[in-house]
Order: sequence, then structure tokens, then C-alpha cells
Amino acid sequence: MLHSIYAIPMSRNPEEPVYNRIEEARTFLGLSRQELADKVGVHYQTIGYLERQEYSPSLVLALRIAKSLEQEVSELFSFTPFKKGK
Amino acid sequence: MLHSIYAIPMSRNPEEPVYNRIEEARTFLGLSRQELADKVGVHYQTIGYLERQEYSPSLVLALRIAKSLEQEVSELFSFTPFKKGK
DNA sequence: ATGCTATGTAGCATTAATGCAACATTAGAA
DNA sequence: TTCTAATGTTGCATTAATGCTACATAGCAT
Repeated sequence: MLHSIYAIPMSRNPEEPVYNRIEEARTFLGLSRQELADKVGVHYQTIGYLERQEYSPSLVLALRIAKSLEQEVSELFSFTPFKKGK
Repeated sequence: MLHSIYAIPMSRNPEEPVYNRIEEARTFLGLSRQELADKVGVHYQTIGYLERQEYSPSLVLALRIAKSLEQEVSELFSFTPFKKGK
């Protein structure tokens, strides 16, 4: 649910949100948001925004996250929702 | 070479630029920038900026470009430069 | 209960990505 | 040569992503 006029966005194409499995992959590795943020080099709130899908990341950030979580970009981000588990 | 105070960026991490093979994949399909831009749904100049690597795209845009060019994101974008051909 | 850690919410500042318009240049086609 | 298509350059406006600070909440220890 909306929480400020600042974070409503979610890409420039509202009909095509980007789904992600960041939280799933992060917790699988036993990392807190803060720890992942440190590895990736961003503010820990940024990880939160992404996990809550309040906006989608830049490609640079997506690539760094994928590397930190040891996953392919396509395994972490998709236009189609992920089923739980895989 | 700089061409305005507006397009110097290239991600928030200047030490880690994102390389891409958009132009190669686009010309392989015989598309002009305008045509690719239309498929992707962005301004044709945006494709130019990306091909010249003046900045790196959002993840949403990267995903759309990959789909339009029938490639995986990881085949089109990388932190390490691509060798020509592959 | 108290404290600590992780996470959510709110608000605002800054910057990068994108749109867009106008003009220059280059290569080819006719 | 002239015309046209494709691409490059400049400049500026707008918006989304990110940083950052502060406070709230919930769970889990001790």
C-alpha cells in the first residue's frame, strides 16, 4: 500500500512490473538486508524497497545483486511472477 | 567524449561500467535504432545513448531490449567487455 | 520486562535515466 | 549532385531510483 508520494513508481511501465525473488534468495543464503546491502554497496532500505517491489532496480544494481546472490539475472528478475520454490 | 552536462553519468559506480552488445544484436536482426526503439517502446535517442554507453539502462528497459533482440540479459549486458563476435 | 535485531513507514534531497526537439553529419541511393 | 535514412550532438525538462535520517513495530532472546 502507498506510503508516500515518493515511492509509488515501479518502472515507467505500470502495466509491466518486474517481479523478483531477492528476499527468497537472500534468506536462503542467511543474509539480512543490511548484509546484502553491504555486499552490493547500497543503502539497506534500497533492498527493502526492491523486495517489497515498490520500484525496480537499475540494471547495474540488478547485476550486482545477482552476483552477490550467486544467481542469474533471469533467475532473480522477471516480467512474469515466480511460483514459490522455483 | 563529453557532449553535455546531461549525459556524463554511466551508473552510480564509475568504476564498474556496464558493457553491452545492443548494436551488434540489433544490426544482426537488420533493425534500425528507430525500429528497435519502437519495439521496445522508448525514444530512439535512448537506444543511441545505450549503444554509445553513455549510460546504462534500467532493468525494465534491459529486459525489454533483451526480449526484442531475442537474447538473454546476460548475453547482452555485462560488467566485463565483450569480445567481438561472441 | 528489557534489550536487540530485522524490518516497515515517512519524508525529503539528489542524481541518473528517459523524453523530446532541433540541428549536424555521413553514407547510399537515385 | 541531390535526396533520404540513419546516426551523432546539444540542451533542457521530467521522473524514477537511490541515499539517508528518524521513528515505529514485531520477534526473539536474556
